Amino acid sequence: MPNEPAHELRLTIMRLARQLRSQKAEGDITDGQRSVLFSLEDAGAQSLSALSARERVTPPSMNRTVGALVALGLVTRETASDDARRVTIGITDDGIRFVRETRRRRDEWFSSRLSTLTPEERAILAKAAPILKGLADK
Amino acid sequence: MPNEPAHELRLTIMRLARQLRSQKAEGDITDGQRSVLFSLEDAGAQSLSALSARERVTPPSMNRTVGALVALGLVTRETASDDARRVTIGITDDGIRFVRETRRRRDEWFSSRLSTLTPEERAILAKAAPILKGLADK
DNA sequence: TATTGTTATACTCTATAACTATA
DNA sequence: TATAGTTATAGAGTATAACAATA
Repeated sequence: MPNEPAHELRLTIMRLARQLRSQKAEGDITDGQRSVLFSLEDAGAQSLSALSARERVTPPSMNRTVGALVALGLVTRETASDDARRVTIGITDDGIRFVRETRRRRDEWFSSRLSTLTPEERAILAKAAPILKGLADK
Repeated sequence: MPNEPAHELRLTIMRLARQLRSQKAEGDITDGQRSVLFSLEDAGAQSLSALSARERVTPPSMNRTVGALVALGLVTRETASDDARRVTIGITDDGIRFVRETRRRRDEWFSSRLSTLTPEERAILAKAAPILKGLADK
């Protein structure tokens, strides 16, 4: 692939992602809060320090984010059973519902766009998808 | 395209975009500052209010962002010749260099990833690119 | 009197430093 | 003495409200 198409494809990817990101979830939480919630739903309960490392944020900052999510009832904060210094952050049923609803909305929006394509175009995207995934995994 | 692949493709796009965004430019300015700079390079000099509307930010906020860019020598702020209330924000030569360097780095990073693909895979992406662009333009 | 930009002030998010409790 | 988390405090960035200058 020559360089100019690479440039176009890159811009297109950034633009599509921007549009997808702007499809807000209902409860309107911040980006950081949403990221933590997705992380917890995806990787399970974690200690505060593990979570802050994963999200590349300092522990005090993560503490605040977690506090906000606890206040919203989307996350739990409990002292670990084996080490009383440690705290385990988990996602609540409401949190899980929130994550799934957000995913559903984003998928729905994207699917509705895809549905405007011709079968041939969709077939090309179906072939391109795993290649793009490979790029992201590198 | 069935629904599951749509989900995968969406995630892949968001992930690639995140990786592209994290390819920092040199001078390390904020996201908002970079966005304004790209906008000025792209659409030319603009008034403060036009710029704040375009970036969906309030005038006071844009004023602060512009002030920071002026201090960095990347942008100019001058009173308009026809209306003394108005201010025209323009990009400097250094600003243009900054934008182009950032673009160059991002393209380079993305191209280097593409270069790991087989010619067949690149051909598929070349066909997929305009389709994705069409989706983003909708 | 309406419009353009700026200043004053407050709120949110994140960071570093200091502190508490536990190991 | 080291570690996990929290609290205190400060620095960006953005917002609304009030203000100044110009049309």
